[in-house]
Amino acid sequence: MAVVRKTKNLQLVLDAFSKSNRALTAKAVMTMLPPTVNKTTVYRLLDRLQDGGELHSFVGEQGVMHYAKCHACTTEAHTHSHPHFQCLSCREVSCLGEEFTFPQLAGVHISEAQIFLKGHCQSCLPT
Amino acid sequence: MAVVRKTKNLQLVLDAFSKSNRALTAKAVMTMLPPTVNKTTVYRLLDRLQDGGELHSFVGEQGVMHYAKCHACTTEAHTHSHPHFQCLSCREVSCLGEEFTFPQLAGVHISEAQIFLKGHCQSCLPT
DNA sequence: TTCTTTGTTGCAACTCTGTTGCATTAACTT
DNA sequence: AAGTTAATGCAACAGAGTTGCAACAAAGAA
Repeated sequence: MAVVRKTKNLQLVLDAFSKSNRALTAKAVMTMLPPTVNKTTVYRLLDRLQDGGELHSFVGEQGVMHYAKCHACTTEAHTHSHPHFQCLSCREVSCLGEEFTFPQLAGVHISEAQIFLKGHCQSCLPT
Repeated sequence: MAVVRKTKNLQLVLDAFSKSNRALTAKAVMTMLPPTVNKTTVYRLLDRLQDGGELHSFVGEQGVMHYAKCHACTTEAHTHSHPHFQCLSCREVSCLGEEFTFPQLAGVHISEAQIFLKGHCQSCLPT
């Protein structure tokens, strides 16, 4: 069975996410690791952390996969139905804390919701 | 200035969308056109129809761009903030009519919302 | 109708994100 | 320290989408 070893790279990736609730692309993660780390490794690290319930992922701008640290997720139940937000000025993507309860609409049974919001973050708002 | 000519292909693409409120990928559109039509042409037709306000687009499953017919959009104001829905059984993607009014959350100013819902459509629901 | 203009199409090559197979390396176990 | 097995690097690939350029065709002018 799949034993996940705690390698140096794995810890570096986790550290990159632990600092904030910012969401990062695989490309962004690569720039935060030693340039010797192969991109295949980065994708596999992100997959592993996701399988372990330490990260969750979602599709962001331009269809690019984003990863963020799970705060209330476990391996069994990923409750990452919270909205994600991108600032149109600084382009940063982050998780919003609030859980989203999606309405049941006529004719369909909804079991999952992906909410991607755009606007301006506090730092970029013209005061 | 860009005069849009009404070519045969352009009409074929529009016809593909006129039948329903289903959303289609570029790949799906290609299968509905004569196989002689190049994929570059399909992407450009979709772009053109989007610029003209006849189609709108959104990122769907696996980060793939989806296109659907606008019902209440104009060139000036695209009001495509309605949710999109994918059935987990038949994988079909469609537009849901209801306009979505997103809540203003603390710390950020939200100006745009992309809602992607998943579940089961009427035809696929176990009765 | 024929010419001319200009938008449209096809083709090939390319970019970008992400994946796969395989040999090599490194981490945990004993 | 030796053996087992997960992790890594590399190269090649896959799929969505784009770009430059030459050839073509639709709409208007002569």
